[in-house]
Amino acid sequence: MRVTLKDVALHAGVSAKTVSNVVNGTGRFSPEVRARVESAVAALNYVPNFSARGLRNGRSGLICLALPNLSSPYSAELIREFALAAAGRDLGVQIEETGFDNYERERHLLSQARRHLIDGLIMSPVLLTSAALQPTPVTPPMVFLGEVRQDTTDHVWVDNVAASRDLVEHLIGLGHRRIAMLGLFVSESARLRREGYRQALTAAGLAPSADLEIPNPTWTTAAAAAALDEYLDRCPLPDAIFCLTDSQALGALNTLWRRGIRVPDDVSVAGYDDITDGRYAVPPLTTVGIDKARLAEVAIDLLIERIAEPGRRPRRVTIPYRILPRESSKPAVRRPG
Amino acid sequence: MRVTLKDVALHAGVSAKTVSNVVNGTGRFSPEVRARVESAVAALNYVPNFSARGLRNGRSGLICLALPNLSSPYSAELIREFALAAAGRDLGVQIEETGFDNYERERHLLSQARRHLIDGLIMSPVLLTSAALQPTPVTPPMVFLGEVRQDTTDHVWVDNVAASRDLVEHLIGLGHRRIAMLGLFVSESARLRREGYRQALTAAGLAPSADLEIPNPTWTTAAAAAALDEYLDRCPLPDAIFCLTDSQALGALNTLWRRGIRVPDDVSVAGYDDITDGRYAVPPLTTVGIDKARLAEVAIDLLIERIAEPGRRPRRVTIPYRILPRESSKPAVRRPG
DNA sequence: CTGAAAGCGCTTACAG
DNA sequence: CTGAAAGCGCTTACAG
Repeated sequence: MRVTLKDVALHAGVSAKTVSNVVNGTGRFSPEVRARVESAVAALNYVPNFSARGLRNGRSGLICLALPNLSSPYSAELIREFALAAAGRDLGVQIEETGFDNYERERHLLSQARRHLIDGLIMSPVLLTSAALQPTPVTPPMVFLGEVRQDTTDHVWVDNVAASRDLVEHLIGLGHRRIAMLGLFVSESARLRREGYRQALTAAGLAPSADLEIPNPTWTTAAAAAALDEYLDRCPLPDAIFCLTDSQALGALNTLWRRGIRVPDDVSVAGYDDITDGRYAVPPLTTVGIDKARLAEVAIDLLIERIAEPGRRPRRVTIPYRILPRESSKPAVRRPG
Repeated sequence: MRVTLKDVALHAGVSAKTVSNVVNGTGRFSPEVRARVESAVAALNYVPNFSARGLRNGRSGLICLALPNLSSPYSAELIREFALAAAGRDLGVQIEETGFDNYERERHLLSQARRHLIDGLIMSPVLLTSAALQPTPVTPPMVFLGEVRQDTTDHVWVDNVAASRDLVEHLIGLGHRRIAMLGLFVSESARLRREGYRQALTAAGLAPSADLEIPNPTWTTAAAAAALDEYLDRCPLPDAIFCLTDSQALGALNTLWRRGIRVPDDVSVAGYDDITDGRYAVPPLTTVGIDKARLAEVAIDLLIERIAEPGRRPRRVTIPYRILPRESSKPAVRRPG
C-alpha cells in the first residue's frame, strides 16, 4: 500500500540502492540520476520508513530527554533548547517525566527505556545514587544533567555549590545577616545548593541554623508559598530568603506580598535558574543564570560522541554560571543600635 | 551481539513465537511456559527491539506533539499533561517546535514528519490555513489543538471567542470602560480572542478602537512588556488591560510596576491560560482557565481512535473554560463627575 | 499448544 | 556505476 523505496526505484528506472543513495546523500550518482530519483520521490510522495531504517542501521535518530518535572518553566526553557539543538543535528527528542520521588521510574528509564527505539538518553537524575548510575550492558548511551557525583558516565553540570555560595555571598555583601533558605531538599542539586549556602554563611562568620532552613515538601510554587507562610507564622522575618529555584521564589514573593511584606524593602529574595517569569516578576528576581542553549548543545554533542564511540572515557563538562542581581535584593537598611 | 527474541527462545527452550506471545501478553501459553520465558528474559536482560516491532506492526508507539513555542510556561504545563496521558496509554511523546512565523515548518510537519516513526501527530497550527490542513495521502493521522476552522480533521478546541468575551464582560462588569487588549495577533486563537473582546465591548455599547489594541510583535513576555511601555509613553492609561496570554500579562504587570502604576488600584489586568506563575504573580492574574489534563487526554484518545480507524468521520471536542477572577482585577473606582 | 517460514522496508556487502 | 541477495528482529499467517 505504502510507497516504498522499491516503488521509487521502479518509477525512476534505477535500483533500490541508488534511490537509497540519493535519498541519504551517500555513494555516488550522476546529476541526471539524481534528478530522476528526486522527481520520482516527489511524484510518488515517498517518505522513508524510519522503523525499517532504524532496524537496519541500529539507529532511530531519536533521543530521550528525561527530567524530574516537565511542567516547570525551567524545564520548558530547557526542553526548547534541547529540541532546537537536536533538530540542528537531525535528531528528534522524546520526553519523559521522572518525578522527584520515584526511584523505580528513574531506574526503569536507565535499564528498560524504549532502548533500541531511542539512540540515547539524557537524564537529570534526582534519586539515583552513584552505584545505580553505573552503565551496564543494558543501559543505553547516556549523558547526565546535573550534579550527581560519579565518573562513569558523561556528565554536564554546573558548580551548584559555588553558584549558591556566590549568590549568598552577594546577599551577605548587601549587609544581610539572617539569611533563610527555602526549597525542596531531596535532590543532589538541592543538597549542593544548601552546602554552598552554608559555606557562605560560615565564611562570613554567620552560623548556619536549622531555624533558617525552610523545607518545601514538594517542588511546586504553591507548596513553596505555603511553606513560607507557615514559617512566617512561627518565626521572625529574615533579612533575606534564598530560594533553591526561581519557581519556588515566585511562590515566596506571592506569600510576602499577601502578608504586606515589601520586597526588597523589608526582605530581599533570591532564586536560582533565571527563568523568564523571574526576570519579569514583581520585583524581578535576583538569581543564578546559566546558558541553557549551551548546556543543551554540550549534552547532545556528548551523547552523539558516546553513541559513536561507546567505549570512550567518560567526560564531564562544566557550564559556567552568572549571578544576576536584580531588584528583589537590595542593601540592608542599617538598623540603629 | 544484542540479545534477541531468538536467544530468549533458545534459553527458555520454546519457540520465538511463544516468547513474543509472553512478552506481549498475546496468544495462549501455560503458566509454566510463561515462567520459563520470563526468567530467560530476566537472565539475558532481553529488551525488545522497538524498531523491528515497529517495522513489522506498522506502529512505533510514538506520537508527536508540535507546539508553536516550547519554552512558555503554558507549553510546559501542556507538555506534561500530554506526556502523562500518553504514558498511561503506553505511548511515547516526541516534541517539535513550529514557531509562530514559519509556515513551511508547519507544512513540513504535516507532510513529511518522521512519518512511519510516529504513529500520529498532535499539532497546534498557527499559520496554516484551512486548505493546507486537509489530510492528504501523505499526512499522518492527526489531531489539531486550537481554533483552526476546518472540519476535515479531528480537533480539540476551546471556544476562544466566548471565553474572551466572558472575560472582557467580567472587566466591564467591574465598571471598566476603556479596556485595552495586548498581544501577538498572528494566530487564529489570537484573532478569535480579539473577536470576543470586540463583541463584549460592542454589546456593552463601548466602541472597539484600534487605539486600544496594542500589538505585541512577538509572543514573548519581554516584548509584551516593551510594547506596553511604548504604548503608555504615547497614550493614557486604560481602565483595564486584557492580555491574550498570561505570559504576556506578566510582562504587562512588570511594566506597570516599573512605571509605578498600581494593579489593580490604577488599572486592572487580565490574562488567558491560567499558568502557575500567573496564579502566584504579584498580584495574582485574573485569567481564563481550562482543564489541561482533560485537553491532553481527549486529544490523545481522538488520535488513538483515528490511528485505529483512519476513515472515520472527523470529530470535534470542545473543552469548557472558566473565568478565574483574581486580585489583578477589581471594581473601577467611581470617578467624580 | 508449538515450529518453520515469510515478510515488514530498508542498507550493506558482494558481484558484475 | 548498477543489480540481486542477504539480513536487521520482530510478528503474522500457515502447518503440524
